[in-house]
Amino acid sequence: MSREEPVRSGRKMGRPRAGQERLNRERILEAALRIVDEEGMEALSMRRLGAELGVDPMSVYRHLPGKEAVVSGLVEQVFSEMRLPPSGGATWQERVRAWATAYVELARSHPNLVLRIVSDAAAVSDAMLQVSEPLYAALWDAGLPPREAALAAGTVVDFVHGHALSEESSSTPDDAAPVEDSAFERDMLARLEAQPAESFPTMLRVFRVLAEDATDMNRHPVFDGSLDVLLAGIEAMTYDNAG
Amino acid sequence: MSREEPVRSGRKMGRPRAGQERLNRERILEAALRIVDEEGMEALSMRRLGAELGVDPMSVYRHLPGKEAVVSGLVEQVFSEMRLPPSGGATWQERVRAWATAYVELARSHPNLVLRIVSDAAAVSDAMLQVSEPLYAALWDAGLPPREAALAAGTVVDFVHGHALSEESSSTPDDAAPVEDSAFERDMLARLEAQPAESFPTMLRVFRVLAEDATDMNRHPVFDGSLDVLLAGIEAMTYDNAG
DNA sequence: ACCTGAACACCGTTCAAGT
DNA sequence: ACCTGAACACCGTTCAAGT
Repeated sequence: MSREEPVRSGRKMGRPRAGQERLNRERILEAALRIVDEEGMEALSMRRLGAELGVDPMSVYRHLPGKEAVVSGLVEQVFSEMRLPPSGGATWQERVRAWATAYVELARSHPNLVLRIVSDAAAVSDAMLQVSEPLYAALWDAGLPPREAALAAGTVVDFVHGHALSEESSSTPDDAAPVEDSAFERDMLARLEAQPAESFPTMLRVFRVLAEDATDMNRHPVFDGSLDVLLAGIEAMTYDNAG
Repeated sequence: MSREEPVRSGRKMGRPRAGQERLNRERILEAALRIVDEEGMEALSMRRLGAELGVDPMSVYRHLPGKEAVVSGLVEQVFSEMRLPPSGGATWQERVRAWATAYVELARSHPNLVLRIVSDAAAVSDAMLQVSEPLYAALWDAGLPPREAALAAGTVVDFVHGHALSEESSSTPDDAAPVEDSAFERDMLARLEAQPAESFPTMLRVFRVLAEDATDMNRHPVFDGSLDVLLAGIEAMTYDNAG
């Protein structure tokens, strides 16, 4: 986390003045992330941030030019947390899957930041670029030429963004009992049945089955299932290219 | 647009009091959408909205309970604009493609609202539900069983959301000359070359080729290309199911 | 030179006071 | 009964005034 800052435990290099550490970018982002993770994006204000740090709200401007910079810094920091498992001996499919999974889990671990993560990443932030190489490498090793590799990578990234968004906005706000199996499906069915009869015949058919079927389909398997679809589609591209 | 309201031109049923139409939900949302489309989400405030309508800001609360309701109303209204081409005689693939295209174009026509569209839709707004039946119908006709149809639909929706987001945040803010071909690719290349040498060997290889290649690859074809990937993946599911 | 905090120009929303 | 607008409790940020 810290690089060459005074270490909290070791307190060498003179005791921190007035009994508390000096303000710096890292400490600010740490406090901001704590606020956002625990209380949500709308709780983050420069004034609240100052209070959290025990300093004048304006002091933050010494280290970051404004609120927007604080939030971008947060996104950047969260991206730097993304860790891929070692890819030794894995197939390109396994590597694409591992990448997408690591990315969606990064989003899951900061649900209140998801909206900003997917927006900033879509604007091709440097943070996103830092993290993308293993995805491109896997697709390259699949034998895809440059244009197809970029297309496949974009497809995977777009899907993960959309999926992270859908998980976030359908998640229980951290209180309440863990969501039951097929709660989503039963909610959809209820909504559908509240509509004028037979406006949505297919969806009704689909969700009637899914709401009954109480297999342990929580939301992770649907992410994996979608990745199956994407990987099959990408595989089809490799045949096109070989044949 | 209006259903049984006093028509602006015909001015039957008594002239509007004080020379202007009475306030209603529809007129409020109309004004709000104008503000958002022309000046962006951050320009929308209850006070600004009141000014746009020539009424006291508080009058809006008579018709909508708060700002959040105004924005949801906006999303709802935009969804109701989605129009699919008639699907007569089309294959299921063509119908899925037509659905995804109509959806992304809806997002394109309100770029400043995209973030809210994809968030609200991900929360399964009623508006989204209204619009989804043709997608499910196409996938059902592809021969997919309920679970697979729902999975495929979710994959398509998540991808479209992510893609709409990526188009929005990389779009020119409406001023400036139309973006040149491969501007994105050349921007990526510049970013990559600014990084420490060979940190990103694969991306460098990929974007060196794409930045050179000045074919007319604007951004629409990449959406179509991604849909090819998705459709190929979904097709693979139908074989699994048949075989 | 550095930092602070008062002040500015906004917010969304409540609610008492007016008609 | 209906509507208004003053007021409340916030914002992000500027900048003059202090040390």
